[in-house]
Amino acid sequence: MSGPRLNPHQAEAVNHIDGPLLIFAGAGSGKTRVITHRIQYMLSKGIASSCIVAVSFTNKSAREMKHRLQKMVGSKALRGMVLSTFHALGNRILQKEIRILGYRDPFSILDSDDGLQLYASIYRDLKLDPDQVKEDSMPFMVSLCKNSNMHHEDWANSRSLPVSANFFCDVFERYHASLKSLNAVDFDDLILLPSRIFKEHPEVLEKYRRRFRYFMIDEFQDTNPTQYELLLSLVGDEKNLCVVGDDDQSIYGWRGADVGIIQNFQTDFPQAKIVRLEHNYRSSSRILSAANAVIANNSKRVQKILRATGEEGEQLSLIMAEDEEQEAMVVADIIQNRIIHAAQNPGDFAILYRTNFQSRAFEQELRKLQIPHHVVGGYKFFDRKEVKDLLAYLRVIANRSDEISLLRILNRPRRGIGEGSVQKIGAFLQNMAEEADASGMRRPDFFHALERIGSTPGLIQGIPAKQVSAIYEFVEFIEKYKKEFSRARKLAPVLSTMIQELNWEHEFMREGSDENAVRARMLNLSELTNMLAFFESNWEDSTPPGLFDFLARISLQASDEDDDNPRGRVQLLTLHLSKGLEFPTVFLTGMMEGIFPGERSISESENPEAALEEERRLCYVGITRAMKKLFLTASRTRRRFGETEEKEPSRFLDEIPEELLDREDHSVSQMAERKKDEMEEWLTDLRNNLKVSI
DNA sequence: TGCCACGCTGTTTTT
DNA sequence: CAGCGTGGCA
Ligand SMILES: Nc1ncnc2c1ncn2[C@@H]1O[C@H](COP(=O)(O)OP(=O)(O)OP(=O)(O)O)[C@@H](O)[C@H]1O
Repeated sequence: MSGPRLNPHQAEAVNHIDGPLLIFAGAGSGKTRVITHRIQYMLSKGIASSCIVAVSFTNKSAREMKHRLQKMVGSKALRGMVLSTFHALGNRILQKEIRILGYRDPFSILDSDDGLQLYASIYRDLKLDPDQVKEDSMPFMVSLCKNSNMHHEDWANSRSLPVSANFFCDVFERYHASLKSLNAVDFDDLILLPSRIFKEHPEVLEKYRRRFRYFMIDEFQDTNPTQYELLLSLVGDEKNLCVVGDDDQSIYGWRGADVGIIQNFQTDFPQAKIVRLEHNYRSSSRILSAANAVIANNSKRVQKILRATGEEGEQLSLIMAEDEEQEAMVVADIIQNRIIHAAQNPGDFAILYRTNFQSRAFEQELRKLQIPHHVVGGYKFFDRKEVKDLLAYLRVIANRSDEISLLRILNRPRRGIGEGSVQKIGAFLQNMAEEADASGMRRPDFFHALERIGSTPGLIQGIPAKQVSAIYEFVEFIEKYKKEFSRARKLAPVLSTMIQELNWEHEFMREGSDENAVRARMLNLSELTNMLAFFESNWEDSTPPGLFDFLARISLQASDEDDDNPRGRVQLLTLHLSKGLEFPTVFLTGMMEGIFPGERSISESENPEAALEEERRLCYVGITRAMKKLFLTASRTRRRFGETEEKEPSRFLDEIPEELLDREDHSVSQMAERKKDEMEEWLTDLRNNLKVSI
C-alpha cells in the first residue's frame, strides 16, 4: 500500500482487524496513524464504510482524524462511516430511538446555561436560594454521577458531597423529571440514554450491532465508565474493538474519565492483542527529553518506553516577561520574525494555555501585528445574547416543550408579555395540569397554556386584551415558522425572513446599543444564517437536514466551518484541546504556579496529589505537541480583577533539565537587576582605577 | 418607556 | 478592569 511508512509494530496493528486490540504507547508514537491506516486497510479489504465506527473525544481531534483520512482515501470512501465524538454518536442513536423512552421526536439538547436555569427553578420550588446551585456545584456533581455509570443513590452514598446524599438524590430526580417534561436531554444523556435503550430493548441493540461491526477509539485513556458501558454493549460478542491510548495523557479525570479502563483492558478482554509503539516520530530529541523528564515526576504510571527518532533539534527557550501583555508581545514578535525571516507559515504555530481567558492578551498582540490567527473553542459566538435568542426561537420551533427557550423568547423582542403575565400564565398552566392529571390526560406544557389563552380572550382576568392578542400572535408566529421550516427545501432563507420579521434591529436600538453595536449584532444574526446555509450545503445524508440537525450540531459544538483554513493561521487553544494535534512550533504560555498547575484544580480536588499529577500530564501533553521548537513562557505578574499579582514560575519548569533550556528574561525587574549589576561593575572599576592612580 | 449610572462579578479544563 | 444587568429617575 502506498502512502507514508509504518513500522513493523504499527503494521501488525493495522493488519489485525478482528478481535480486541489495545495499542498502548506514548505521545507521538504513531497511534493515530495506526487508526487511519487501519481504516484504509479495512476499506481495501472490502469492509463497508458504514460498518466502521471511529470515535474520539474532542471535536478538534475527531476532525483531525477525518482530515487525515480524507487525504488518504478521499471523502467519498468515508460516506456512512461514523467518525465523530462519543457524544455525536450518542446523539445519532438517540435521534432515531429516543421515542422508545417516551420522549417526543425532536428533543432539545440543553446546554450548561439552560441546565443551570433548570436547577435554579428546582431550588426555587424547594424554597431555596437559586444562587446556591452553583455553590453546591450541583450541575457538576450530577454530571460526574452520570459519567460514573452508577445508580445515583449508590454514587451519592459512596463519597462525601458538599450536600447531603438525600438532598442530592432529591435534586437529581427532580432535575431529570424536569428534563423529561421539557422533552430535553443534557450532554451526559447523549451517552447514558442510548445505553439505557440498549439495556431495556435488546432488539434495538441488535439492530445497531448488525450495523456497526468495527470500532476504534482514539485517546481511550479518557473514557468514562458510562461511555465504556455503551461501547461494550455495541461491541457485542464479535469484539472487533481497537482502542488506542496513553495513560500519561489522561487529562479528563476531573470529569469522570477513568484511566483504569485502559489499564484493565487486558482483564476485560483476556484475548486482546497488545501492541506497544516505542518510537516517537514527532518531536526533536530535546523536546522529547524534556517531556520525559517532566512526566517522570509522576508516581502512578505504567512502564513505557519512548525513544526519539528525530534530530536533536534546537534548544528549548524559556522566556520570562513582566506581565501577560509583555508575554504576549514577545510571543507575537517571535512569530512575526519567524514568518518573515524563517519562511514559516502562521499555521505552523500554536499558542497553548491552561484556561480560555488567557487567549485574550495573545489575540490582542497578534491583531496588532496583523498576524492571522484563530482561537479554537473558547467563549464566543454562541454565547452572545442575540445569537442565543435566535437559537431559542429555533429550539421552540423544533420542540415547543422546551420551556426554557420559550421563556427566553416570549418577551424578546418585547411584545408586552412581562414577568407578571408569565406568573399568571404559570398559575393557569398549573390548573390545566391538575385537570389533566385528574382526567388522566397528557400533561400540558407552557406552550399549550399560551395556545389556550391566546385563542380565548378573557380567559384569565388580569391579562388585558392587548396582551392576549400578543400571545396569540406569538403562538401564530411559532406555528407559521414551524410549517415554513418543514416545508421549505432550504432552511437558511426561511431563517433570514424570520430574522427580518422579528425586527431585531429595532429591538437592538431600543436596548441602547450605538449604531456600530447594532450593526455588529445584526451581523451575528446573519452569520448564523450563513452557518445554516453552509451546514445545509455540506450535508451528506440522503434525507435533507432539519432544524433539529442544525441545532444538535451547534449544541455539540461541532460546527465545522471554523476550520476553513486552519493552515494559514496561528492556532490559539487550551492544552486540553491540543491533545492529539501537532505543530512545528509551540508556545507553552502562562507557565506560572497558580495558573499552571492551576490553583483551583488542586485546592478544590478531593485528592490534591492526583490532581497535581493530572496537571503534570497536561504539561506532558503540551510539550509533546511540538515537533521542532518549543517555547515556554511565563510572566512575573498578572492582572486579575484589576489587581496585579506576583506569580512564581511553574514548578514544571524546574522539572525540565537545565541543559535543554535557553533562558531569556524580558521582565522589568530583571532589567533593573541588570542595570544594578552594571552599575556595581562600573563602581568597582572606578574604585580600582582610583586605587591605581593613587 | 427610555436613558443613564452605579455596582457587582468574573477565571478552570469539555461535550 | 471591563462588561453587564439592575434599578432609579424622568
Ligand atoms: N512509522 C512512521 N514513520 C514516520 N513517521 C511516522 C510514523 N508513524 C507516525 N508518524 C508521524 O509521527 C507523528 C505522530 O503520529 P500520531 O499523531 O499518529 O501519534 P500519536 O501516537 O497519535 O500521538 P499522540 O499520542 O500525541 O496523539 C505524525 O506526524 C505522524 O505522521
